[in-house]
Amino acid sequence: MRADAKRNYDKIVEVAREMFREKGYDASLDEIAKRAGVGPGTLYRHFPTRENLIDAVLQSWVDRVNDTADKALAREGTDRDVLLAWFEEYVALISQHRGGPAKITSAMDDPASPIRPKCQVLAGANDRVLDQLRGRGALRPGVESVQVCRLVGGIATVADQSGLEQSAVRPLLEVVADGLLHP
Amino acid sequence: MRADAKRNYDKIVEVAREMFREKGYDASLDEIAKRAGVGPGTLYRHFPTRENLIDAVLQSWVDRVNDTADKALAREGTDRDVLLAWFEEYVALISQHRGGPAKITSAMDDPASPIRPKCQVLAGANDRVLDQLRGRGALRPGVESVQVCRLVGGIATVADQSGLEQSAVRPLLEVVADGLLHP
DNA sequence: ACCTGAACACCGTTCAAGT
DNA sequence: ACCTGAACACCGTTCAAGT
Repeated sequence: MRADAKRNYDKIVEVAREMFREKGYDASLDEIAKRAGVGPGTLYRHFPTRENLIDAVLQSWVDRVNDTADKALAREGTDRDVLLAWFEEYVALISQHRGGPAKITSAMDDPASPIRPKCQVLAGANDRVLDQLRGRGALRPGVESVQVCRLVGGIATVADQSGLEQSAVRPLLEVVADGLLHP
Repeated sequence: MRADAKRNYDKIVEVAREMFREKGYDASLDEIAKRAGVGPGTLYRHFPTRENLIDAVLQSWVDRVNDTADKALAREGTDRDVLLAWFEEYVALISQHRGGPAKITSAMDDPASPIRPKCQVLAGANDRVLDQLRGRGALRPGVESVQVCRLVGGIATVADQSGLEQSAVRPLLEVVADGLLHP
């Protein structure tokens, strides 16, 4: 990659990260190009779709996902506490930007989505946490990891779109946790 | 209302219902006006926002909501069966059009949404079903109706956005039901 | 090889001109 | 009183012309 191309690429990603934080994942690509000081054509060759740009912005995110799961695996407490703490972190991870919960949750199932590999990292992290609980006999039989991603992702999506406080999200996560753990 | 105004109004609603069925709730308003044979200005005076148009399309929907709840209240079976059957009908009611689950679920909490009154009818219907189960001592303490709307609405939203089959939705509803019913 | 920016198609919205 | 349709602002996307 030529030096000026790399400079443009990096600047676009930097500006996109800011804009997504301010306006959510549906921020105007035109304005991102403008603020990055490049023509719209430059943005489009580097990132043919919006999802390609999101993918670049999520570069360091996968590390944070794995770190968070590691901490969850080392946590002390009842099975319910461990599961709920992980759920809250799961919600936080995908709710970083407005529109994130919906985008990330639906990309998990979409083979055509450029961000799917990164979403699968989150699904894998969720898998590891559930497996530990399964090993302790804490989970009901038949609980699949992908279902948990959809349940918690659904709650995060509603919270995101309704602007719910974290205190309103917690009881929803508790219902799901109680439905997953052995009675 | 003048005769030609009423004729235009009705035609727009009729075409909108078709378009929403085909393309979902984010169908082009421009094309709706075009197919209805009116200028864009005419559509905008009758329906200043997209939600006003959706509200008109949902006119007969509230009756169907109440009928569905009545049937759920009269159903035989275990508490779990009754609750799950209602959940499946709840999902079907809000998933009629693409984008419906997200729109209806978030409008419940939004005092500024024109469709809020109609969404409240659904919330009220859900209330009645839950109250019956509460009367039988089936529900855990502290379960609020609005939380159930958010949980089931969240599942429907994910299913809508990921194009999930009904057979993939069922186990998610079961987790929520198990989390709500007495262990 | 890469960038620019004009040009295009589409969308929602407004409003002056008509009947 | 109501309708029309041109006009505008904004968006994503393409591509011929430049360096």
